[in-house]
Amino acid sequence: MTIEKSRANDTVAKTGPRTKRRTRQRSVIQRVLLEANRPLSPHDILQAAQVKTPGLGIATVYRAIHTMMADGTLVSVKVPGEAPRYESAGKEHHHHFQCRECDDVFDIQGCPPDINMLVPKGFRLEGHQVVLYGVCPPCTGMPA
Amino acid sequence: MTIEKSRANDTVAKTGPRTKRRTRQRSVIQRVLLEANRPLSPHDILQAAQVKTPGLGIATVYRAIHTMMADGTLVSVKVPGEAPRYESAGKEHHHHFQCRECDDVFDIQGCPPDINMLVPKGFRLEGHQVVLYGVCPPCTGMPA
DNA sequence: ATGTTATTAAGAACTCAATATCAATACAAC
DNA sequence: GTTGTATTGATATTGAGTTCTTAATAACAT
Repeated sequence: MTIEKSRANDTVAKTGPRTKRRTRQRSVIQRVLLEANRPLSPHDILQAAQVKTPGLGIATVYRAIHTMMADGTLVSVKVPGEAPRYESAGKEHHHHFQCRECDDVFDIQGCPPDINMLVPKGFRLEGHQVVLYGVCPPCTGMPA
Repeated sequence: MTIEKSRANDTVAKTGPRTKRRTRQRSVIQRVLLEANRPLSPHDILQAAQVKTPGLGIATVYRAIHTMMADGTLVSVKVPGEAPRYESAGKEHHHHFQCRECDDVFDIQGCPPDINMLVPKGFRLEGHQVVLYGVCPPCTGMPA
């Protein structure tokens, strides 16, 4: 005769902690992302947030990114050949510009019309992404 | 009194071998890339080439890619969030379509007009890249 | 055919971003 | 304040992709 130990979580999807805490680190990271007007890499976030929170670790940045992605408050921006960057969600459909000097990525509004004309017969179009390349204002020599 | 041994390569950039040999492996890899009508990943290339050359190693594929990139006969195609693919150089300006089912990348001809209209003031535009997403003909159920 | 040396296959080692581990800390409910 | 536990920082580990190392093989000039 066997006695089965009750394990409530046997087949239950892993749930997060019961309570969610507001910490200095997360607040600062959130602020950095909200105030940035362009997609930031995890390292960018770390650097900016460390100004306000010295000692901040990269793992905490990744953890915050996950939390905010799950929240739906953050979206990832993938530029060809680059690790993902992140920007706050909710912006309207837009595309990106990457500077060949500093590698920074900027939002650009607008969208090329008539994308559909490019789609060959037999393909079903569901989305698109445009990346512009060039030099950003600071790197062209413009002061600010 | 010291006699200095002449070492011609002291400060000379590393040059390749004096002669370049035509091997079965390289021939097959070149053929695979020329006959593909779409960008291939190193692993794609390996798989296709191994049909003709069993035992082919992945390192050889990478070496061939380097050689052909240096030749100028191959160009890399980078799709967001993906490792580089490669296609033969010399095609006219075009863009790419990635299938969300099979992840394969296809060439699409044409280019959205009036890209310049998207560029904000202060930015210098030097290039662009368009990636379309959707489902390719085979994955929509079409036989071939 | 022979010698020189470029090229190969196999697997170890590397790079870089991202994740896991774990003791110490700090938030929040009491 | 005390307690429970979520969160943190430091660092080890992972994983995918790519490169290096080495002895063996094979291309090509002679």
